[in-house]
Amino acid sequence: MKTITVLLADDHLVVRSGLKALLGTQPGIEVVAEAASGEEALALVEQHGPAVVMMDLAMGAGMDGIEAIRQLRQRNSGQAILVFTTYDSDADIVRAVDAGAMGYLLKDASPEEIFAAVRGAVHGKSVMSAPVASRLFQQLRNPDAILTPREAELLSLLTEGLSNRELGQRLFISEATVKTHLAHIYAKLGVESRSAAIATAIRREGMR
Amino acid sequence: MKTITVLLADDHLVVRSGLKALLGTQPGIEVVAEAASGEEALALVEQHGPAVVMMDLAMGAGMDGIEAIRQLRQRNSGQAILVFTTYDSDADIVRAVDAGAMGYLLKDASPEEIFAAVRGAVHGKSVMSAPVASRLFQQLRNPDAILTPREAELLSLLTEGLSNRELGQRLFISEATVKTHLAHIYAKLGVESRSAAIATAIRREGMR
DNA sequence: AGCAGCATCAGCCAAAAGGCTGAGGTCGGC
DNA sequence: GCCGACCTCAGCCTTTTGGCTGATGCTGCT
Repeated sequence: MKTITVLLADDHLVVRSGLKALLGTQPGIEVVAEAASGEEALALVEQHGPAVVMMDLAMGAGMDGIEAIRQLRQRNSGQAILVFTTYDSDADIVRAVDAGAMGYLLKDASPEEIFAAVRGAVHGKSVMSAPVASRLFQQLRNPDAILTPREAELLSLLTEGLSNRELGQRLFISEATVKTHLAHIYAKLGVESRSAAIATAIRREGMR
Repeated sequence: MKTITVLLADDHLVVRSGLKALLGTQPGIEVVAEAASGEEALALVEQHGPAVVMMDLAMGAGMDGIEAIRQLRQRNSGQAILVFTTYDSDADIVRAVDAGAMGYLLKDASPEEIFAAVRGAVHGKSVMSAPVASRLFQQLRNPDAILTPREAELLSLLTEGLSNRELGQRLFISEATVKTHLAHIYAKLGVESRSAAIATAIRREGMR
């Protein structure tokens, strides 16, 4: 069996260190590089061409994990990308899968889950933590409430306290379009105001 | 020099694993136990009597880190307690120090910071990450930014997504008064909109 | 008594947000 | 080729928020 090469991307040193220690106990899996930011991850993937990339979504300043995933996919160099993050936000899950993630693990996953995910990923199998899977399942049952990728992106920025104008500038769309998306988001979340949307997004979606 | 015994309390396996790997490289420091919850931490401290406890604040269900720190202090078995967490929430810092924490490290701290904190802790030195220290400093310099009880109450309700009218009804005051309080809150938080206030309240003050 | 901080309210105006209708463009599936 | 989902935008109107100024009453401290 060929050794599976892995690249870790996480801004927390302890997390990289822990993941490396865990994966190091497994024969057939080898961590070949570590990145502390999205930019670094892109560069190191280029350099090492790992089979699997484990990526955090929130990585301090600069490029976030979603964007890094998207860019990796565009270059199409064949890595399987696993999201490895703390929160199981609906919106993040949608966006990550949309961007091209193969799996979605939470940081409190057991070693077995992690190993299985890495091994599965190289064979094209997508693995996700139980809470993540149950969220997706929940969503499939009432499809009307599923946010589109764009809406999820907006909601995510919304929880940072941006105004419509700022949202538009950030996403390169007009304020009118922002308002349209917001109206859809409110309807799907079952709220009638921006504030309530932020509140439920954070509580129900685990965003922050 | 005596070996420093350390107990790790964090609900994320990768974090414990990473911390253990990092500390393991240091002569004179030994991780003697790991706990995944506050309750477990209390039991294991009893059993192992470590010199230093490194404690996460958010530990899933059950007892949180603050409460665990408080109980450890009450038993007064002489451990130095270091907080090791992801967020530098003002409220958390104050509460942790109040509960009896010796230091406050963020998870993106460098290995050197971590080692120094552990070594310093046993000698009664309190070490905190730079962002944490600067936050405390900020607060001390700027007492004007402390919310009054009424303002804090409003802010708390604000994070539930209520409108001005609803806030007024809930607190039995007029909408005009609500607006006055909000204006003061915005000024103190350094924001210009309700959304941004909610966002910073949740992120910075740890409300949810 | 006087003063400072807090909580309460009013009125006025400008800016932002929200509700509504309609509409053009792309893309993938049937 | 048609249809549906999605993303994009415009205009119009109402409601909500926010900025400002000023005012009253209470309380605790000096």
